[in-house]
Amino acid sequence: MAKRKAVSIKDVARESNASLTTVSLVLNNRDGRISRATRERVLSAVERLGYRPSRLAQSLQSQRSGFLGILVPQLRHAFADIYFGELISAIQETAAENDYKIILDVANPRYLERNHHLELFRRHYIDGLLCLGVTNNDTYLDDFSDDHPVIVVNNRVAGIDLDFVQCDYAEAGRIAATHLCELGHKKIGYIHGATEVQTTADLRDGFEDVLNRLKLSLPTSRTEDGLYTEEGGAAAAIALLTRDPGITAIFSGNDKMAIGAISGLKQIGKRVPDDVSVIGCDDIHHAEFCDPPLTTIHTPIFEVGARACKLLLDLISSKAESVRETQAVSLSVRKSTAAPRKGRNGATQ
Amino acid sequence: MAKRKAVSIKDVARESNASLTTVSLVLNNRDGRISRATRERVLSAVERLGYRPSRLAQSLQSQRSGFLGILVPQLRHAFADIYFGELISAIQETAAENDYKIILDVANPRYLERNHHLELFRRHYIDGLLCLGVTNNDTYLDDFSDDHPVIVVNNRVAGIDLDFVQCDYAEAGRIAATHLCELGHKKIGYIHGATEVQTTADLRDGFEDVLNRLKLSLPTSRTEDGLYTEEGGAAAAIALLTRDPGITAIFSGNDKMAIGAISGLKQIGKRVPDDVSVIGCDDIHHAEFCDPPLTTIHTPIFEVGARACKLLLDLISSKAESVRETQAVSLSVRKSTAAPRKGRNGATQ
DNA sequence: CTGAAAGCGCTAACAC
DNA sequence: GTGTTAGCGCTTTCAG
Repeated sequence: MAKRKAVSIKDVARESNASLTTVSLVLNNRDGRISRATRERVLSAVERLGYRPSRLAQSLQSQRSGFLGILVPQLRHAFADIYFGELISAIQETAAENDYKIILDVANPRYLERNHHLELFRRHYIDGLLCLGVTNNDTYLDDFSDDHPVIVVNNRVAGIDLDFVQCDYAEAGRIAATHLCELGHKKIGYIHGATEVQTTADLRDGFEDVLNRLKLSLPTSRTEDGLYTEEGGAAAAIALLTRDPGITAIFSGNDKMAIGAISGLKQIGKRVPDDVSVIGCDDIHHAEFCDPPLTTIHTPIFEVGARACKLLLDLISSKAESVRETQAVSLSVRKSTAAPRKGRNGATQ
Repeated sequence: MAKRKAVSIKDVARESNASLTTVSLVLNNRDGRISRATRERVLSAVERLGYRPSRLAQSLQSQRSGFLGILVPQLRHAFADIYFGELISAIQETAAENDYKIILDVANPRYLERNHHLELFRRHYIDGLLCLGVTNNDTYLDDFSDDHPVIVVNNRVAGIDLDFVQCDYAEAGRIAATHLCELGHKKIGYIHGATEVQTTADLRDGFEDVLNRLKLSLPTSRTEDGLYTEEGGAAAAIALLTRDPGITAIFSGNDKMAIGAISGLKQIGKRVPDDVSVIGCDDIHHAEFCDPPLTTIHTPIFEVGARACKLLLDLISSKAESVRETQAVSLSVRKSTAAPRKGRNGATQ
């Protein structure tokens, strides 16, 4: 670990018999006025010394850190989640293309209590922030008022005026309902995720909207919380069919719960889709590989992440003033949905 | 976006009628010599102004960035991977506990070509680096020679002398082989991941070791590359059983491929574990929820990540000189392995 | 065409 | 007890 002392711009200046200014000018291509000879001399010294300007000093000077923050909620191993992972990948990629780097923070209670989310800006850690997995309970978001570049990714927060980029979850709900209804299902169950998430509300609204229009209802007895997890989805599906064995289809608020639901249904001897159809939402990579492959609503998560990052950069460079975008979703039909079997109790409302 | 101007230590000094030094002293608790009254005055000014020291300036001064880097290889959406996600979660958590923040970088070809991995240190972005998903082809790691705090996480690199923390994959291979042999399997297939990964070699060595000792062999005809993906695992399993229908068990180098293998086996009409047993390696969260629940080798990934981060911090603060650790693994029996059915061709070598 | 000097916000010797 | 000053490494006026 024999850390050789870092070489600074001073060393380059000395080595090339030029002044600090000249070196800086050359390195920043502000060298319209620098003679070719001097330029060469400086560049060769830079090369020889392996000099690279300190980003710390540059940032102090420019008052821009060159970092973007990603704030995720505290979950079981926050980053071991495909949904967040996909968003983070998209954000990282977009940031890197624009010479920004990404900082990762987890908003646990202690973190928020100590106002670490505010320190992110106050202490000049970052130039902009992307908030993932936000819920309507996250009142701390209010602290970002309107004087910091912050974008809520794939969500909105009711009552807080923040920029966002999201998928059209109301439409996702409508598509799911339409698909199941067109197959002929009448008694449809619904497994939702955290109700304090705004897009969860959107999804349900869209879903119920179609059901209502077709004179089918969504009684609370056909509704269960799946906690956005596989375990939760399994438990919810079992609860649903235990309470109302006539249910022939289930719409799950995300794919994880849908996969759990399929597993739960199997446990109680129900076949998918023969006895019960299951449709998810998200279209995670794994959806294609479950048994049966999951019919789901494709949400362009990666694109949303990339777009959110791009727009945040625009916000930072004042190329944009305000950002509110909603991206289209689509149906991805696989094998977990089918028409209900005739003559079964499920076919009669 | 009416960004009110940032308040600096100068403002606090003015507001509290004290000097910069005094303010700094108070804030850093080096205030043994400061009078109680002054102290109060400073603190109240800090409070009133909402002052927080700039990390940029502090870092420039202290020559420590307070950041740790995580370098991951370029994969399809690098962070949408449970394995990396788990490591990153562990690292982030440990870093946060020690007042460090995490920077995320993806080592794509362009990145490496431009020596961005070296800039990480040269330009003072980070104080230490954790490399994930490393292979023996990653010669750029050599650039970190021995003058930077770098730890390879859950791997080693053949021929490059770098610190590492890893699971005992040789033992994992031995445990898997022993489990299958004890169940009575004779013809065992093996699906491996990228062979340029050192731990893959370890795993195979351990696996073959046991097989050889029991006078069972692992001919290349019973070996397939599963590319560390589900799709690859499915294809590999199908290839394996097509070539040698006598195979009654498969060991997969990771859970993802094992899950793919199960899906592939189903496609060709094989039941798991009735016709073919499948054992994975990793024990990812999802392993419990596939159908059938996956028997696998539990590797303490989270612990490895946390430990690697802790040791990196020790390296940085010179509390440690060199780091080489190997963590124990264990068998997690679920439902995807069973004794081979009697009288089947698989039972005779 | 080039360089001296100020300043970004902070810490720490060193006075007083 | 408290303040002055230099300096961390860089960019950028402003002179020359």
